Amino acid sequence: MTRSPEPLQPQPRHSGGKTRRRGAALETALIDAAWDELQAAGYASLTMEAVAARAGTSRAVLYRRWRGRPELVIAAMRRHRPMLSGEVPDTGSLRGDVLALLHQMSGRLAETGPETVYGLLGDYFADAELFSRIQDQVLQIGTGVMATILKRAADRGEARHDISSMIATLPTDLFRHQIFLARTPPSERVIVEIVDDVFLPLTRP
Amino acid sequence: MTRSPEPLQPQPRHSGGKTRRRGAALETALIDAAWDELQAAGYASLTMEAVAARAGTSRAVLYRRWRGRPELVIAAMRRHRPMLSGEVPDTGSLRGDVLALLHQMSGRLAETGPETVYGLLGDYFADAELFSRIQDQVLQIGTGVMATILKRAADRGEARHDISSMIATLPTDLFRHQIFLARTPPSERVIVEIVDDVFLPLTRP
DNA sequence: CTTATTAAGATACGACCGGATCTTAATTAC
DNA sequence: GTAATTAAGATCCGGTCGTATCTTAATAAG
Repeated sequence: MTRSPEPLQPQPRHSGGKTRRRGAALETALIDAAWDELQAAGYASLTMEAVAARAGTSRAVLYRRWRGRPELVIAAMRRHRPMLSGEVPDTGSLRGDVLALLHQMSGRLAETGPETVYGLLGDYFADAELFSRIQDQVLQIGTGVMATILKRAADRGEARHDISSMIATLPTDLFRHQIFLARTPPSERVIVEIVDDVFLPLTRP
Repeated sequence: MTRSPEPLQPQPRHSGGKTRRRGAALETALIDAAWDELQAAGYASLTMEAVAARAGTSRAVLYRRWRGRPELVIAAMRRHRPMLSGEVPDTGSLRGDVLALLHQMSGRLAETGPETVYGLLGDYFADAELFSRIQDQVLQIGTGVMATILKRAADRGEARHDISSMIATLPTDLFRHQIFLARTPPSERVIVEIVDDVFLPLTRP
């Protein structure tokens, strides 16, 4: 006891007096704190400091697990949102499938909260290292699903078989571009226009 | 002299001993310092502190003129780059014009330096207020030029007259989307693909 | 059970932010 | 020329960042 002669130490911040959480229990608490802080403050105002305080610990503990705010928030979102992405629309028509896909993306954005999405985008653009680590993930979002949809459409005779990947990803790319540039999900009118006036004419046999 | 009993005051940072720059002269010095710092450190490492130090003044002087880093850097770029945007390509064919336009954009990006562009993008995404202040500017980049190009093409009989604005901005939008997502200017192959496989088929009479 | 290892949590560091205050040059008004 | 106004530049503030260090619980190893 060379450092603290004061009898009243500065109140250990975590609830249980002198318990010290570890491993999964601690990690869950941290992620929950991040999630709560995200709801309470929003992405822009979310600080590592605030999350640590909410979890009753210090920043160092956060930095031992995540590189920074964006990774922490993404971890929180992964935990608190099932991320039910898997479902490929199958409405029976190419037009219906693509529209459904875009609506799906629209819903996803709305759920996540645009403010969080743009905040994350900001952090990702600012850091090349960070960006490259999710580049593939985001870039491929359209590809797989559209391949399936187009395959089925081609088998039904609705589309050619030799659709280039650029055309295949047109709907999702244009959708994303709208989000980037307008900072708001595309309106229903724009979605329909993407599909009817741009995409479908380029895919017909 | 109640505050500094030390005889050696901390070396007034601006060169001329006790001259105090003002107005345009000062502003030029600040902008030059920002530009130099941008070249020396790059956007990501450019701090207001460093620019102020380089200009031999303090941050407060910078904040009196610009809201923050992005506006300061943009001011520096405006000063040090003629921004010769005006020229609308006129090659005699729709295909040539659009290709020229995309190459122009490609060159612009290269000149500015991708690192700076992505850094700016990061700051803009992070701040809704900031974003909305340049939204129109960036959003409209394609529109005007493409309108002119398409008008001429339609008069030559190369394109329909009733091209929707979404199709009109397809090339620039897809180009931008590539930049956003790949964090690198589109290859020549991609540019040609945008024009030949996507844009031109949608514009023919 | 005792000892060694791990890592939680506290604390301190230097950097930068954005703003505020204060003194004092530089400028303008009279 | 003198006085009033403006704003440059220095300094300080509280906040956050990311890192490093230290103590000491919690766990694992023997």
